[in-house]
Amino acid sequence: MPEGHTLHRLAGHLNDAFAGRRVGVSSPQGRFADSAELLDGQVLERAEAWGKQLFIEFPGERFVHVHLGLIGKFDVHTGLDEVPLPVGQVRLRIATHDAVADLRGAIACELWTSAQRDAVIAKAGPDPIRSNADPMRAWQRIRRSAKPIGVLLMDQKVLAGVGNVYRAELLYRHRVHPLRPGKTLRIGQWQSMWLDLVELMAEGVRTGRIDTVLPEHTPEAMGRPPRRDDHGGEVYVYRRTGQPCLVCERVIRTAVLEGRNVFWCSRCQPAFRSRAPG
DNA sequence: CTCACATGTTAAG
DNA sequence: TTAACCTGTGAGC
Repeated sequence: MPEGHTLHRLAGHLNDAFAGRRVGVSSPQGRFADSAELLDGQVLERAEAWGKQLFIEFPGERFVHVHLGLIGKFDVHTGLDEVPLPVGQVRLRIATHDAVADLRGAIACELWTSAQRDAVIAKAGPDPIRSNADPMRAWQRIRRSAKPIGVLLMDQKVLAGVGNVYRAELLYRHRVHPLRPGKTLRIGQWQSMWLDLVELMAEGVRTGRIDTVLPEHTPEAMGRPPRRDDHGGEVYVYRRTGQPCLVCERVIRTAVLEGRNVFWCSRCQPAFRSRAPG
């Protein structure tokens, strides 16, 4: 589930359910028990996402830092007649009389000070979902780097919140090969990629899915059966290895880049060349 | 049933 | 560069 849009959406759900309210905090599974005890019965001030990091603020500048990792889930339920008993390994539970949020499988769930939070935010790149984000901070790193743009886009110090799906889809939409060195990009190209990311990720927050396919390229428009990925959205290349490109019919390719699968169309994204985004 | 794999990150070798 | 971690799902036997 978790690229940046998921975390921002989650922060919104947590705020709707709990912001400004006194909450019960517990750790049925036990790994967060000591911290939960300190927070139990306090007012949850607000939740905020920064890239893939989630912070839940409590009085006294204390922050629950959550990172979902690859498989974490944070399920929020509101409008309940009764709060159900926890099911499975619930690391953190936040609850009122009519709402509950259960955290499972996260890679991180810790009680942090504001200094710890600030330090992580200071190290992070600009987050396309945050209104004051500065794309030139990312550009300063991209323009100097010999690393592939496909690696740079996933580096949270370059950009905060972009994951494997947005990476693959953004590169496709801008006809950029994932192995192309960052320093070979032009600034105008980066600016249009950033604007696109801002729109795509904002839509992801609204809908809870990653949709990147233009209306004229949907399988329906192309006379193919609709096909959705696991995340529930319509995509050009992510996890479409061996299937035809929605635009040019060439088979989608895949490779492992720094331990992560990357996907591209070798006709639409020719190696080390690029054209203006379509 | 077992196994591989996943929208991620960190630590060990 | 590889393994480990946390959990769920889907493919294959």
